[in-house]
Amino acid sequence: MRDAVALDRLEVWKQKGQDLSKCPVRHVLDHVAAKWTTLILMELSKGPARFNAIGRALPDISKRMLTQSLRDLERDGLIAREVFPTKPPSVEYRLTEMGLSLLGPLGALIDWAELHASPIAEARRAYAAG
Amino acid sequence: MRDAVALDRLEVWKQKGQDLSKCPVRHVLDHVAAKWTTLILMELSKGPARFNAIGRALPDISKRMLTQSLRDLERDGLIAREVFPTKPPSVEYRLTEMGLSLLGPLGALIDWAELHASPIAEARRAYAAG
DNA sequence: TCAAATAGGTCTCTATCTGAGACCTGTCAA
DNA sequence: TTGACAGGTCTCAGATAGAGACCTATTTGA
Repeated sequence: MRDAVALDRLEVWKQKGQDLSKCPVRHVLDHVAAKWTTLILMELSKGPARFNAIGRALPDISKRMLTQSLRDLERDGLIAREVFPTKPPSVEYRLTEMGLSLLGPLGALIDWAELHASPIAEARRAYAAG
Repeated sequence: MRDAVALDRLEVWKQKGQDLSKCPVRHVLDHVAAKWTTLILMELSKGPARFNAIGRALPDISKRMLTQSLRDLERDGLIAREVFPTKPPSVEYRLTEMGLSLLGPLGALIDWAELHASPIAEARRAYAAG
């Protein structure tokens, strides 16, 4: 059922003569899916956090990418950025309503990923073996 | 609930002293996130299809990326590749059980994306406006 | 009093990845 | 014999990601 629905959307879009590369769903997926945004959202699902705290939670993200990913998420309204006039000033990031609403579907995906991690690892071994 | 669960996984993983960058969940997400794999899976959700048919359905994918994405998906056991000895030989790709099982969570994400496409577009406009 | 740390970034450089498109092998139809 | 289709591979230029030095300002510690 759901598959058919997902599918039809692509078809409907195409039949509208739209440029598939500008499909909004694709656009959204592109960066919901982007390498770091999922991890950042997961981290913020615990509660608001500051720049360096997020950085520490995700030790292998560079500051550059952290900044960029946070800006992306902010621009799309998934997280909010607030500056506090402490000295030195601190900046807090938190999920918006919309960001929060993404955790459900994202969680389902993570569940799937965890459930299938070992079959996938196995498939890779088999593939590598020939 | 689910958020706490999703979160804890990251924590648990970290506390095991594992290299976060090798976390299997992350690995799986990485290519759910990959630019084309989601679209290919959606296309194959209709039924098995051949190389060029997939290419036609996704007009702005280059052959190079199509080949590469298909190999990735095959290697991880999400799709299967079968060569038929027609002349010229034809190659059919289809979802495996595991690939099929991913459509559910993926569909949820797509539903979300479609539902929030316009709020996101609005957020972007607002952000751009200053 | 000098050094280091914290906070939140920016800048530059390099390595990797992507996309466009030419090319290849083989068979068939016109 | 020329072109079309099938399913790719190859090369090259341009875009993108990651590492890490650097920046401003304030506070802490030695």
